[in-house]
Amino acid sequence: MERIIFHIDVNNAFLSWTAVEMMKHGHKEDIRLTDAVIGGEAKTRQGIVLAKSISAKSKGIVTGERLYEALKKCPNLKTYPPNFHIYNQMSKALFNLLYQYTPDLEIFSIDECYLDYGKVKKMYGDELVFAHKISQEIKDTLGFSVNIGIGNNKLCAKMASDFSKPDKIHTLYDHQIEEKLWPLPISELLWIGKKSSAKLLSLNIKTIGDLAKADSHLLYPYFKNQTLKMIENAKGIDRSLVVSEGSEQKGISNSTTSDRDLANPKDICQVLRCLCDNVAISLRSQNKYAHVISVTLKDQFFHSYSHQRRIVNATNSTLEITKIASQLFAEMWNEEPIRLVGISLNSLCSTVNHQVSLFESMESKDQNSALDKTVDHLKDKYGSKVIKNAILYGSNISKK
DNA sequence: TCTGGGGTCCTAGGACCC
DNA sequence: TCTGGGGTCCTAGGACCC
Repeated sequence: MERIIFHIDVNNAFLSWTAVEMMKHGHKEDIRLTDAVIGGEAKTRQGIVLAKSISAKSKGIVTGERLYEALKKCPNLKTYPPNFHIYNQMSKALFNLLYQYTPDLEIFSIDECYLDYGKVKKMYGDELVFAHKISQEIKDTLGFSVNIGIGNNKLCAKMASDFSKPDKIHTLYDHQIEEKLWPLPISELLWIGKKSSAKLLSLNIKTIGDLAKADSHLLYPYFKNQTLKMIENAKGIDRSLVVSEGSEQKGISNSTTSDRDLANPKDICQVLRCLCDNVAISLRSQNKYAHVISVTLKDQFFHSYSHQRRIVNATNSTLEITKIASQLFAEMWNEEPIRLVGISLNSLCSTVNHQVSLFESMESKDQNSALDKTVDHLKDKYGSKVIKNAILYGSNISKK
């Protein structure tokens, strides 16, 4: 069977979705057609650009840049805050539409997926015809446009969907790699970021074609075990499969950047507790337990450092996670002001084999677990504001 | 002027075991 | 007296993606 993979990517996802939602509620103007970005707070000029309209892009505004910089480039720029609740709904609607045609869908992120067309080609016919059909259907029923890339593997499909935007369908079949892929600058290749492209440029490798033809022995000292994979990617080779079962999540994290320096340990611990509460709820909602708990801080210069601890008995208890996180924080914090606090849970598992230690009582563990369940249930039913840890009472730090 | 948030994977170095 | 070699696990940090 011929391998034909689609990569489907929503154009300016956050901006398009916000536009669709606004117009659904009677807003006359389509913000996709104006100078607009999603991100931050317009009033305080804080935050960064998460998504931009095409017209904003043409004025030099890039994703990730600070809002005040974007406003300097384009004083009339309109900014809208993100709404992840809406984005999740739009995302689900898109994937459900695609699931009607095939279960062989790999969800890559909130606005992207791979589709294994080879498996259903007999049923639906020529892939280009089909791509145009679903692209139109998405536009008609959901109100936003997508780019579709078609290739003989996932890498080529993804590279193709990026060729030109918006609302385009591109192919990058194996026989088109030399012509369409190789002339592109090296930084455009998937998995080649800032650091790697700088290294490659210093080795006089400027295009993807240069990398495809490079000597692996020459590159090995710089890229170690990544070398062969990198060169294969440049040749358009990718053997990875479309994984349709929602593959198991490896970790859960929650972090927050404050708009000012935090130096008071009470403030920081308050944030930490809130983050622990969030990740623990998310962990329990997936019926998982975590073996590793880690805390990340960023100082006022945005330098980050972290501390982690592996525990013998995996846990999903808010109290225990909070206790360990607080210990980690106390161990690592040098009393310098910080700007970001983050917590992540890793080494997840679905069952626990609890070994009772000499110093803990099983009874108090059961009580905690019952408390967590009650809190989860109430928050689920009435929203997250209904119950707060007593420590958080009266604070506005709660994020979710 | 003031910097997002959620992920995955890899590497280096240290501790420890046989 | 003089310093192995392999393996595993853990921690910290970094690169990359969206």
